[in-house]
Amino acid sequence: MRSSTIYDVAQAADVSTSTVSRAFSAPDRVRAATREHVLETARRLGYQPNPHARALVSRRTQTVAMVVSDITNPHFFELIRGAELRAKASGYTLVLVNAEESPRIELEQIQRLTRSVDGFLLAASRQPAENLLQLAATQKVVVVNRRVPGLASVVLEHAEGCRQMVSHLASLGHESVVYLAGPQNSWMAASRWAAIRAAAAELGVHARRMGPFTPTVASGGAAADAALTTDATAAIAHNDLLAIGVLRRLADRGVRVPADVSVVGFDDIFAADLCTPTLTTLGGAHADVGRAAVELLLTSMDQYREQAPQLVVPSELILRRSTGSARTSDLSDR
Amino acid sequence: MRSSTIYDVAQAADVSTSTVSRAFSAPDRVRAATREHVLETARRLGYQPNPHARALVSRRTQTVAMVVSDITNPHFFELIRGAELRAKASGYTLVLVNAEESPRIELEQIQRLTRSVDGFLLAASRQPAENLLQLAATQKVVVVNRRVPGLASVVLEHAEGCRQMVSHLASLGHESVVYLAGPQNSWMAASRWAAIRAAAAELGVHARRMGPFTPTVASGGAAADAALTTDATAAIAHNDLLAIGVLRRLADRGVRVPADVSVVGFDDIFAADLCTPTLTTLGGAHADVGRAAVELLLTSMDQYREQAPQLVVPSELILRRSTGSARTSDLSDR
DNA sequence: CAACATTCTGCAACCCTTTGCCACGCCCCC
DNA sequence: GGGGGCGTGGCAAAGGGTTGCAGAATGTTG
Repeated sequence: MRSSTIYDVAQAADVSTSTVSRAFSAPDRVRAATREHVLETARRLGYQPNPHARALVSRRTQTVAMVVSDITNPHFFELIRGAELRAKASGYTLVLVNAEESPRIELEQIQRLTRSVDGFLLAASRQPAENLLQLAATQKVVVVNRRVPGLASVVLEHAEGCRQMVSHLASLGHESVVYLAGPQNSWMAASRWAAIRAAAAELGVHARRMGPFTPTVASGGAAADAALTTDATAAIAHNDLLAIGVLRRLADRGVRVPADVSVVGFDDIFAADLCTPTLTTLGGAHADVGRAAVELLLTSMDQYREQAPQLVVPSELILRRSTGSARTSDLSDR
Repeated sequence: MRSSTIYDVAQAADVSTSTVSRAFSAPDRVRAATREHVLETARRLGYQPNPHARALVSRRTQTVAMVVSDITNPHFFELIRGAELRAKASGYTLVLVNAEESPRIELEQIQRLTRSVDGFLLAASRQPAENLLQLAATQKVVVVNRRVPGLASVVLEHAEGCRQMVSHLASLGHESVVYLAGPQNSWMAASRWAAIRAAAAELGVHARRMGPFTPTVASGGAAADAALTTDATAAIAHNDLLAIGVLRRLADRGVRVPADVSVVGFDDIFAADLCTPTLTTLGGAHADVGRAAVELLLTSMDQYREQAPQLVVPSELILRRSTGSARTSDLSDR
C-alpha cells in the first residue's frame, strides 16, 4: 500500500504537481480557492510530503542535531528538553548525538550528519576553537555553554555567578578555596577558573586550582583527596556530579561538611537537592539555554547576521547545606 | 561550494555512477581493483553520499526514532544512552522524541516521523494496544517496557522483582502494603500492580492500590498523604521519582522512614542512592534494555520473523535504607 | 475595447542515488 | 569452434518533490 504522493493529489485535485507543492510551501502563490481545494484533497488522500524528496531539492531537512559531550550527565537533560520543545514548536526534529566525552567521536558524528541536518547545537564542545570555526564555515552552528569569537552562542552566566559564589564563601570566613577543575579541553572549566580567580583576588581570598578531573561522581574521590592535601576550607567542584562524588568521599573519610569543609557545585542538577548534605550550587534555567540555542539556530537559517549573537542566560546561586562557616582550627588538629 | 556528488566521482574515476554506487553499497558486485580505484577517488574528492537521495530510492533512512513518555524522567537516561550507543554502532542515527506524557503528542510526533525513520522504539508508550498494532502494520516497531501481543518488545523483568519486593517487606514483618500507582494508561503500572497483588496474596500480605499518580517528585506529596490514610506500613511507589516525593512529604510530616513507614521505588535512578534515606528500589540494566530494543529493531528490518520476540532483561532488587522492620504500634499512637 | 499589468498555474528540468535489466568479454566445456 | 555461464559494468528509469520560466487567465486603466 504505497502512500500517496504529490502526483496522486495533483491528479485528484485536477491541478499540476507544482500547484500542490505551492499550496503547501508557498500558500500566497496560489489562489485561495485553489489552495483550499488542494489542501482538502490532500487531507482526503492522507497525503504527507516525503521529507527526503523535499530535502533533496530544497536542501532543508527540518532537522537539527544537538551534540552533547556526555549524554549521561543529568545537567544536559534540561538543556535537551528545552531544545527539543523549541525545535518541535517550529516543526523541527531534534537529533541527539552523544560525544562520549571524546573530541574524536564528536567530530566523526558531526561529519556523518552534515548532510542530514540543517544545523548543529554544540553543547560543551571539546573541540578546539579552530575546528569549530572551520565547521561553521560550511554549517550553521550554535555553541552552547561555550563562547567562540565569531560564532553564535548561548551560555549560562557564570562569571558573576562565580563571583557570588566566592563572595558567599568569603562572607562565611573562608580564606582559602580550591577549584576542582573540569576537563582540560573544556572551555567552561577554564572560564570558571578565571572568574573564580579574579573574584578571589578581589576579595582577598586565596584560590588554587587542582585537576583536571572528569566531571563524574566517580572522579569525586580523587578530587576530594586532592582538596584535602591543601589548607583550603572550601572546595568548588566543576559540576554537581563531581561535587557529589566529593561529598561521598569526604563522608567516607570522616570529614564533616560543611563544618570542616564547604563544598559547592555547578548546574543545580536534580540530585543536588537530594544528596547529604544538600548541595550549594550555581543553577539557572538550563531549559532556557536549550530553547534560546535552537531559536538562534533557526533564525540564523533564514536571515543573515552581520555579527554572531552571543546570548547569556542568567544564573542563580542556590544556597543549600553544603556550605557554612569556615573551620577555625586546622583539620589535622581535630 | 557544492559538495561532490556521485557524478563527480564517476567522472574522476572514469566509470559510471552505478559502479560508484555499487562500490559503496554492494562491494562484491564490482571487481576489487575497480572498487579500490573508486573508493580512493571518492576519498580524494571528499565524497559523502547524500542521505536523502539515498533514502528517496532505497527507502532506508539509517535512522530510528525513540519515543519516550517524558524526557525529563532520569530513568530514561540510561535507556536512551544504551539505544544511542547501539544505534551508532550500526551506523544508525537516533532521533529522540518526547511525548510529554501526552498520548496525543506521542501519536502526532510518530505520524510526523513515519517517512523519515526506519522504525520506532516506543518506550513506556501510553497508547492503547490497538493503536500500536495499527502502527506496527505499516512501521517497524519495538515497544519498550511494555508488552503487546504480536509486537516485538523488551521489558525489564518486574513480575519476579515485585515478588521479591513484597517478600522482602513481608520478611520485615509488613502485613499491609500500599501500591502508589502510576498513570492510568501505563501498562507498567497495571502490570506491576498485578504482580504485587499476586505476590501479596501468596505471602499473606494485604495489598491495596491508590492513585493513579503522575510519576514525578511533585506528585509524591499527594501519594504520601494518600498512603497515610491507610494502615499500610510500607508504600511501593510506581517509580523512584514518586518515591522520592513520598520520602520528602513523609519527612515534612514527621513520619520516620523506615521506622514508621517503609518506602520502595522502581528504576534505581541515580538519585535513589542520594536521597535521605537512600531508597530501596527495583533496578536493572536499563542501558541493556535500550541496546536490546535497537537490536531487535535492526534485525527486524532485514529479516522476517514469524513470531515477534519478547525479550526480558533481568532486574535486581537494590536494598537500601528506606525499608526496615514494620512498626508494631499504630502510627497515630506515637 | 485595446493595451498593459498582475496573478495564477503548468511545463520541465533538476536534486542525487539506487537498481532492474541488458550487453559485453571471457572462460570453460562439449 | 560455437554455445552456455559467469563476472562486470553501463544505461536509464525511477524515487517524490521544488522552482525558474513562460504562458494563460484575470483585472486594470485609458
